[in-house]
Amino acid sequence: MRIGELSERTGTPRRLLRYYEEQGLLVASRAPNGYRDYSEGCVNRVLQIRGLLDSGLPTRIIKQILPCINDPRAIHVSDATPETIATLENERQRMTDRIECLLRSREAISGYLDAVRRESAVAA
Amino acid sequence: MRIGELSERTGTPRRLLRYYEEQGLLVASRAPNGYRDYSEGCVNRVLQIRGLLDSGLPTRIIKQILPCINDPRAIHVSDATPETIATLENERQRMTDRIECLLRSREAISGYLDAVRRESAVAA
DNA sequence: TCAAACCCTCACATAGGTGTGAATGTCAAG
DNA sequence: CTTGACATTCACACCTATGTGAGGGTTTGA
Repeated sequence: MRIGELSERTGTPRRLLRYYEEQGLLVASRAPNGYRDYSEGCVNRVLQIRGLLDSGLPTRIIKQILPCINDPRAIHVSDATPETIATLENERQRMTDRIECLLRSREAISGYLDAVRRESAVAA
Repeated sequence: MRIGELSERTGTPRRLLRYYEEQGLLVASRAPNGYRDYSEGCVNRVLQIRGLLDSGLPTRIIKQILPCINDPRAIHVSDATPETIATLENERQRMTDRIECLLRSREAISGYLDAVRRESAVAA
């Protein structure tokens, strides 16, 4: 598919799809006329990228994480340097921290919203 | 406590503590000489701020979320405009999305790391 | 054939969080 | 009294993700 379709299906500006490619997060083959040609799997890939970006991860890290997600069972362990492993372990820990922080905050918000609802129920 | 101590105890540059105050995330009283004077609770507050920032939330949103967390049971429902409520509900959903994205990715990383470990165990 | 819609690259601009340093004031210790 | 550590404000600079538009080529349909 071309960039316009991918853009629509993922709700992502074309500008960013090109940017993600430039950052090495996304690959697209080229049609004879130079147009980008995306595979079907790119849709989920882009959604994953956006989710991680929105969760505070920089593209540099996402680039290292994506192979773990993307390669379905076809894991190339060989090209995993100890350095990459260390990065991944470190990043997993940071994700855990983020998750816990978000869970706590979400709980707090929920508690607050419940209280508000109770109050407005009383007022009504 | 003064800014230096808070900085050390939270691992946060002074510059940022001042920035958080400027953004309305953090309040500090002032000593007669003009120095900021932080309460004990600021330590956790700063850690929470940093966690949320690292999870992709902008200060503008954190500012609205903090009262839910900070005010221990003393919830001022009265000053919660419908607009704020809507923001909070929306933001809670976004947090849920983030959490799910992070959980998925963490699972994937774990799976990958496990595979690597199995492989290196075989090679050994 | 012409217009509209799509694609390309290039490049400057913006916003938010953060780094860094200047110029200055305060305070404790030698 | 002076030095050094710590505080203040102000301001410029940076990085990264994103907005926006110029200038130009390609495809599609009237």
